Amino acid sequence: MSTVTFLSTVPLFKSLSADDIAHFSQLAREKSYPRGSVILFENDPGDSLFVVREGRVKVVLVAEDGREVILGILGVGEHFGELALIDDQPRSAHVVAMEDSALLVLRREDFRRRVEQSPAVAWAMLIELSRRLRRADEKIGSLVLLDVPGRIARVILDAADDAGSEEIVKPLTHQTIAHVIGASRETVSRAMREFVEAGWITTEKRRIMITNRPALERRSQQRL
Amino acid sequence: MSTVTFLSTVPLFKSLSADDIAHFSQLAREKSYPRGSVILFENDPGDSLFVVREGRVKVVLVAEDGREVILGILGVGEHFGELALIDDQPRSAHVVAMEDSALLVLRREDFRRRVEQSPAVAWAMLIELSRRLRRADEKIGSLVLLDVPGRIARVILDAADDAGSEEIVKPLTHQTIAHVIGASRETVSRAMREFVEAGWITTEKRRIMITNRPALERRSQQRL
DNA sequence: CGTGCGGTGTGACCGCAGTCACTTGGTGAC
DNA sequence: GTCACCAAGTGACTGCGGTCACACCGCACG
Repeated sequence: MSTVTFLSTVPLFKSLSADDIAHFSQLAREKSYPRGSVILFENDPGDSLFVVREGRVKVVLVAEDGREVILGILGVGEHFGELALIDDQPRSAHVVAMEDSALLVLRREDFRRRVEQSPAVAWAMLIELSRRLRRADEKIGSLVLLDVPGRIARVILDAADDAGSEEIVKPLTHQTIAHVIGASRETVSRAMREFVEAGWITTEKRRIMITNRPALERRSQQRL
Repeated sequence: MSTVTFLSTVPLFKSLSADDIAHFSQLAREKSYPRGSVILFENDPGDSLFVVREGRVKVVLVAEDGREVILGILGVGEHFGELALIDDQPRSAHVVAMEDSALLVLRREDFRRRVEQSPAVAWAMLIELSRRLRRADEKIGSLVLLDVPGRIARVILDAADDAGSEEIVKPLTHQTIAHVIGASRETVSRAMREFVEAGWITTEKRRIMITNRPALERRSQQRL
């Protein structure tokens, strides 16, 4: 798969003209990162945008004592690192490869020029940032308004929506879910057992399948 | 103060040309809202952007049982409601007037046309959304990584940065702070007494003054 | 084929912060 | 003045969920 046909499947770029996409792909360089490696550090000055071509990465905040929060998990076709290009501020979080990953790298000036010259690119970017902002606000809401089982229900539903089916293909460990919702691994473990016992989901090998979506939806909307 | 000179002091518009600003001010209509009134409802379809000309508004999520989270408090010169204009999704939260307020209203099509025609406007918008996204992510981090006193310390420091001094002019009730950080009023009350007793802040009439910034900063970075 | 290691299941304990129930204090309306 | 009303202070009780400490299991790898 060449860079240009790959890019045309990426949401940010999908709506753009063949011309726009060709421009980007000329400027992109590919780099690979082994599982566990840090792609970028919080507070570093940033000067590039990344598109995930293969693998999965997590965006994380880490406290002094080592506890971490996962702000997002990005799969193939998703991108990160735009913020620093837009507002010239340092990177707001670490990004770590969850699997061996290959990323396309675009440098600041190339990206900027493109955004300034093409309203379609700027507009696509605005839409993408809006989507993230909505998600972030939703997450704040669920951290404050829902208990742990409620947050888990919501994560499962979100993941299913992403996947576009009732089955979540990408493996999620309890530890990862715990970091996403701000809870401990043990609590996630216990809560998910309850879901399984209640017949709301089934799990095998880290793959979750939803068997009672309405129940999960109810659970993700109220604190009991 | 005419609309055009007002707009030129608004961050979103500040960096724009006199021409751009004049265009916007022609399109804006002013509306006023009494304290407590709901300016827009979550899930409504949205077709306008608002700029606060006078007063203060809060952006809130509300649970079925009435508990609420404040996602943001916007004062004079700040704006809200752009998301729905950009991505055509319904409004993501309620917005309520905290004081009697006057707002400038811009309609979707006018705003869109302007963004599409002027790269400078689009760029200003991108910078603004980036700023919000960083704030939202920070907030997620503090909800998960900090205890209640830590979150309060952070809110106080943020408010002081906003005000540009060690004194926070805008009155903040304990209840409001509680909604911002996702805690109960009582807990906020107790924690703030501790801060006062420790000599980190002083308060009079809902106005907070920082007397020991380093201590607050330390407290806002680790969970004890 | 053992040996590690990453992921998971479970019990015991305990502490932060939520809830409930009052009291007290300031302020604006009449 | 005094009556509301909203904000704030405080004690008592409770519970969700974090932490610690293990046991268990499957799988990759030498």
